[in-house]
Amino acid sequence: MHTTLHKPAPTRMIATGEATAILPTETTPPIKVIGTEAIRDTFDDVCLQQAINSRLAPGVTDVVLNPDAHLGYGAPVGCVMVSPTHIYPGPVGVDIKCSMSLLQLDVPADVIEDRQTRRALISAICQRTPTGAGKGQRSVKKSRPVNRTLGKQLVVEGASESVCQQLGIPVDWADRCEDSFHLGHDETRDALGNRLEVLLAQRHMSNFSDKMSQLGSYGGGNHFGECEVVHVGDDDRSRSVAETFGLRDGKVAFLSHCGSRGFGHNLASGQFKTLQHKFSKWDIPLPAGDRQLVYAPLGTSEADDYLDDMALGANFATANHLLINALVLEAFQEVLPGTTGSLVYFISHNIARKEIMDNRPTWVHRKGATRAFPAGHYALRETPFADTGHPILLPGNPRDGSAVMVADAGAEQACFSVNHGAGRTLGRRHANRVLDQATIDKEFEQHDILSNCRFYPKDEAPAAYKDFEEVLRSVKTAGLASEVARLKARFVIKDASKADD
DNA sequence: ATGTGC
Repeated sequence: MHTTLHKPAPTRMIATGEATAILPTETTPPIKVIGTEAIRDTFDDVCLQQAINSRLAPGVTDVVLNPDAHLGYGAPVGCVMVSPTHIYPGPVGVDIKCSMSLLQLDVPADVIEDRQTRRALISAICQRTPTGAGKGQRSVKKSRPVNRTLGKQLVVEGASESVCQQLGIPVDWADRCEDSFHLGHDETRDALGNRLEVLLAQRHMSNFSDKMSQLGSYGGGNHFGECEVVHVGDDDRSRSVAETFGLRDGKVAFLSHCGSRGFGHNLASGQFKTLQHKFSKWDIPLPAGDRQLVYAPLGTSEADDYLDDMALGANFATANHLLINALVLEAFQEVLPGTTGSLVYFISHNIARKEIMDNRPTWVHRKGATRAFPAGHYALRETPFADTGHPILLPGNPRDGSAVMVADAGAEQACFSVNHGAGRTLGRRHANRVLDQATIDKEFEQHDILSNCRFYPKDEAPAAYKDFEEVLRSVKTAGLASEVARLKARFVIKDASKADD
């Protein structure tokens, strides 16, 4: 919204393959675009202008626009921005370490065919993992209290052994995380403890204890929990990779999407304000005139503070996701005694990570983009996924399903990243105006997908998102990743507070 | 995304 169009509408993209293109700019190397022609037609001018602004911003060496790209804060949602020298809070986003996680259960699909069973599961899950803005813990409070002391520990340590034990999270789930913890700017834990004390003295952090009590909650917007049936692809590679991932064909799994809740929002918005104020006070030119693209050069105290805040928020998001998965498993066990479950993976799409690219360390900002390291990548050496690549969790929509993918060698051309889902095609306001409630709810009924919402939010309806098949086709055709399994929705947990009145 | 809009 704040992005200004300095130039006339961006020049047209030039196709370099069936699902790849470049977006030329006047003064820098071209931006890489992933998407078939049909997908490239979905990018509006402001989204493309944000990509160009990001590419021209100081210290940026690479930008990739993914098929799910749409308007974001400074940079498009659905892009990768790389810089060895500068950190950009906007292109991480307001929901620090917003992520996906997938819990594989040993429940055969036919056990949840019965609608009463699914209703009981919805109820048991909603009791434990609330949705909606500001909603903290409900019954969770009794079994998993998060007091100030534990809160301070978990934002500094992430999913450490001690934190997991106190929260009732299986300790070995930490091995199934893209990152189970985040360190401070100097790669120590102490830096985070010190930064936290500074933050706690500030007025906008006076609600710290309240924010900690939100642990184990989904929030609103596009966040969700979804019960799935796993359909592993019937080729040899899919079957073999699925086994390494711990996916079980024909069984139930649970997919979650949420982030760092109010705590991460406080940290991110605090950083936007601080940096925007400094740019203004010191009269530093804004990249493309866009205050959403304020940055900090690495090595400055401003960059140190941002990296520490990002890590604190990321640690909260990590503990939040793992606790949600533990609570979902507990809910299944209440309804279906004896159920066991294991975490397939937990992976973010809103984070900046230090990675080695072209033999040098650089900061990869993934803004609505998912890390995609293929088999043999150096960073997977010590993980269960060294020989396959790690799981990539891609939410589509309840009607058309979601996908588990694995990176191919071609992911390197996209800075080892893929999209993070389908991507919006209708803005929220537009969707609420043009979509019909009865049609949406009837469609869920036709597909026998239950929900905790009496009326499914219109701005979250499948029709508000891009064609998932075309998005997946883009990723596959560009050679970035291959499909391992499809997830078919059986019920959905969403924030119903806006639609359900 | 967000005790939801500067």
